[in-house]
Amino acid sequence: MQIPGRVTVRDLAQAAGVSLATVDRVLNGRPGVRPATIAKVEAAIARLGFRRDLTASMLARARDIGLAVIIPEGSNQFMNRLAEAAQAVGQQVRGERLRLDLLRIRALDPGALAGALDGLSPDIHDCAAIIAIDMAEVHAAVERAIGRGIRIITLVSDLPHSARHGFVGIDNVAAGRTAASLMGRFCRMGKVGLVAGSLDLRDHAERIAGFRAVADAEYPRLEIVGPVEGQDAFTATYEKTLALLRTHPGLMGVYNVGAGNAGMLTALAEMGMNHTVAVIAHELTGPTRAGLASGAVDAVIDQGPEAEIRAVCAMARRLVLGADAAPPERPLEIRIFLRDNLP
Amino acid sequence: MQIPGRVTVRDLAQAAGVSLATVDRVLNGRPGVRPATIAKVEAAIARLGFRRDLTASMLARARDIGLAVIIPEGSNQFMNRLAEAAQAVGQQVRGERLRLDLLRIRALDPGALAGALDGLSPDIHDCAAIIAIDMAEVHAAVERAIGRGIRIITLVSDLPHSARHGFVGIDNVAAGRTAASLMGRFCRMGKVGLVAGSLDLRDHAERIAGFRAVADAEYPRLEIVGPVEGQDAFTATYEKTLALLRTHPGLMGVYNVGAGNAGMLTALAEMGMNHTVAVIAHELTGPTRAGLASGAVDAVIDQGPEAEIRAVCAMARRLVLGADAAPPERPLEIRIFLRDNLP
DNA sequence: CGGGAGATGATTTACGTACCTCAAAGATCG
DNA sequence: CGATCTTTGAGGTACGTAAATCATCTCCCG
Repeated sequence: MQIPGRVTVRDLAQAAGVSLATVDRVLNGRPGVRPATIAKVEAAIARLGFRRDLTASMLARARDIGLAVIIPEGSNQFMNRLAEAAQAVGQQVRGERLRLDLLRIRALDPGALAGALDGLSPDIHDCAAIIAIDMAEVHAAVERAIGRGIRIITLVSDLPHSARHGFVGIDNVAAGRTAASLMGRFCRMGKVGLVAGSLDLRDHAERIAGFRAVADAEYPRLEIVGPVEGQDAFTATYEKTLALLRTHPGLMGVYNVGAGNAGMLTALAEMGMNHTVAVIAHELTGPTRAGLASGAVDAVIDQGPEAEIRAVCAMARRLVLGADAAPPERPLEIRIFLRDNLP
Repeated sequence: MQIPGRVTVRDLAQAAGVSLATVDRVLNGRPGVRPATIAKVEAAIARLGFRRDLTASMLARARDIGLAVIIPEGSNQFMNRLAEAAQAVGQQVRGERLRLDLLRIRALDPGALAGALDGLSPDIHDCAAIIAIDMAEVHAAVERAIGRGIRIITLVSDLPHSARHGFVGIDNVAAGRTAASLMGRFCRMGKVGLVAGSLDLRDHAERIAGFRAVADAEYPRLEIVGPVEGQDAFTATYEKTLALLRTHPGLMGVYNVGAGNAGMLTALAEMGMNHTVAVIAHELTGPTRAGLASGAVDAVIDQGPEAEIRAVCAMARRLVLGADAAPPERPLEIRIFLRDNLP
């Protein structure tokens, strides 16, 4: 428990041959330091292996880090779960100088998202996490927010060709591949139906692409039918799934890449197929959890909302506090749940 | 980013009608406070919703939290991976006032473990994490360490009837059940062989019990043979697996609950069965990862060494700093990996 | 009623960084 | 060469808690 050879800003100043004030200016990117002096300080940082003490750093900040998490509201179970996770994690990180404000907006409405972003002030929020919709209106709002000095993190759904500071989410192609590997072993041959929310959603399209790639290459005896699109809504998903099941009577498996699991499961139950068809779904929510327990769902691929929110918090902290606080950000894990390993 | 209505120890003192010193005594469990006064302070804590500011708390501590992680050394891939994770996490948490010292001892040697525990001084280590061996010698050493004021956390393998302060690890019965669910779907019928390190190891025995329970109840067309015990060593596992395969020529699946995956896979390859037999193994290590990639392994159940070490760190912090720093400790997740969702 | 122990108060320092002010030194330019 | 601007130094306060010291107060006991 001895104090280790902790390198402080004082040591840094001495080693670099400059004053504390100058070290502080360099460390916090304040203006008024000659490039040559900056280099001296940075050399000393490297030489001494100086690492900013986050504990003290947080304490000294008069203000908390403000993080706005913008999540669509509505009946989408996953989004609700994500919002709950945000609430819960927000509680846990308060006291760590991070304030998480949850904002809920109209779903599937780029105008609402853009409006929410425009309403953010850098005085209140240092950082915002958004579930991106890939449209010009949103792009523009993101640029404006960044211009105001707000860091933007995309969550779940990315905005690749923007200046967003980071993305938190899973590799959806890999998720689709994983689903195919499971499906290929659950039903060796026959027709497998695909259900999606919308092919316009990047994550849904990517999952289907991944599924197709593996199924075609490794399980040629599977015949893929669909996808049908249910807009992540109960009724539409229910009806589309029902139509799919009626069109293809001998269906062996169903893979729903979207959020309308309750609709899909209701359709299956109505056809009396809910225990004979192999079902793979996304996101551990009420319906999928119940489905796993009852045997109506065989496997659930989950992206772990809580882990996602935590990753967002960590990223926000490191974006605001500076890169030296960076734990190397790794992609989020794709989690597979069966009945027996439910958390 | 405004400063929220943060409740400080000063507010507490005022609200409770006592001095700062008394609040400090109560908060840090120091002696010399009448029960009635303690109650007053605690009432004020509850009333104001006071939460100790961890940031400031850590900063004010002159000393870091010292955590010793004791891991057996040898050829056991999982233990090596756990040790690597400890190193890595140790790097990441330095700067958060937590010093993680990794100690490696002779494997499967209760004397070595007891000796390591006895060698710990509370001046150096506030807390120790051990992979328990359920023997009297270890029990006694744990009691002695606790007597000296060192908090003990069991890791991976628990010591249920001891005064250890906490356990970090997965539910091994559930892991076995999960393996059975997968195996039952991978091979509908036929013989499935079990391979273990030793049935004397609590986690191995629990996995087998879980596997048996689900297989018997839900997949009666599977016939379980084994288990054979390979002592988690290459040669013994190789030989035992080979014998198992020769004794039961039509084997459809193999579930290895232990660490000797390289030996098992070598035996399978030698018999030319490495792509026809469904293989489920534990822990994502070199051999199992390669096996997933090549198709020799179908699924890996992993307990996530890094998550385990992180959980140990979190538990150590909360044990040392006091329960008010407690994030509700949840059981570790049982992770399932296929080829396509490898991290 | 005085002694002593226990309980409590008052006050101070320290932790390492952020951030502010003011002064001084140096550079630049007309 | 003086005026102006930029760069740097010096020093301080603040953040909220830990931990220590020393003084004071209360109360029980002999």
